[in-house]
Formats: sequence, structure tokens, C-alpha cells
Amino acid sequence: MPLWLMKSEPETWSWDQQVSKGTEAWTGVRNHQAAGFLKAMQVGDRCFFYHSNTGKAVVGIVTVVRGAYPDPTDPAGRFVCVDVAADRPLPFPVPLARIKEQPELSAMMLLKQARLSVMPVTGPEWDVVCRMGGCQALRERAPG
DNA sequence: GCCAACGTTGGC
DNA sequence: GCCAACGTTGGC
Repeated sequence: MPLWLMKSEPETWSWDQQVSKGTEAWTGVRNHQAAGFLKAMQVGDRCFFYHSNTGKAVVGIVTVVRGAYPDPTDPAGRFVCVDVAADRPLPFPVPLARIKEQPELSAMMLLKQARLSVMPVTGPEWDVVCRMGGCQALRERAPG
């Protein structure tokens, strides 16, 4: 069961906006490694929603509601996007600083590849972050 | 505001 | 095909 993390600058697209809108196309990824992860996503997969730059915290969970399709914002038509829907907030957002303090999270791709905007999260990492965020650790795929 | 990491571009 | 220059991301 794949689990993911997606980054967004809150000035560009925030968790609050995601909650207000419900479902949103996750466009603008222009990195081939990140695009590969988008292509691997399946409907129902869960993703952490991470605020980069001014936020620097995992703030919520979204679910994939449409698998990879051509990104309408890419004029060349080479990159893909997915649609995600807000699932639930983390009652206590988990800051990057706290992730760095956790020995169990020391191998997270978030820490290893700072510039990657879409990445997989392991099951144990998922559970630890959920626990830190005061959220039930739902790993299983969301119902359709 | 600075800088490290790193992907891309372009000259050779 | 190499590599320097440059642009972008994102933490600090």
C-alpha cells in the first residue's frame, strides 16, 4: 500500500484552500523523479500535505481521487498531474524540526532529498508522523 | 537575504 | 560527452 508526501508552498496552494475546494488537480510538477511517483499513484492512495518554505510542517492528509493524466499546465504535454481531495487535517501539524528530531524518521526522503516535491513515505514513517500529529494512522486505501 | 543542493542548458 | 554557468527549490 503506497503512501506519499506532497509539498506545497502555502502562499501558492495552502491546506485551507485544499479544504475549501475539496478536490484539486496537483499540477506544476516538473521533475522527472516526482513525476514518476505521480504516475505510480492509484486512486485511494493517501498523501501527507506538507507546507514548504513558510510552513515547514505536515498539516493534513489528502487522498488521490484521479490517477495520473497529462498536466494541463504543461504546454509541452510531457508531465502529468493527479487529482487529490482533502481527507483530514492533522490536529497537531508536525513541523520539519520535529521530524528531524525523530530517530525513526531519519531516513525519510523528505530529509534526504530536500528539493523533491512528491515522494513515497514508508508505512512505519507514516504511522510515526500520524501519531505525532494526533491523528489515527490510516494506512489503508480510502474507499472510492 | 543567504546559501547548499541539484537539475538544466549550452559551448566546446 | 563533459562541464561550467545558471536557475530554482527550500531550509535556515
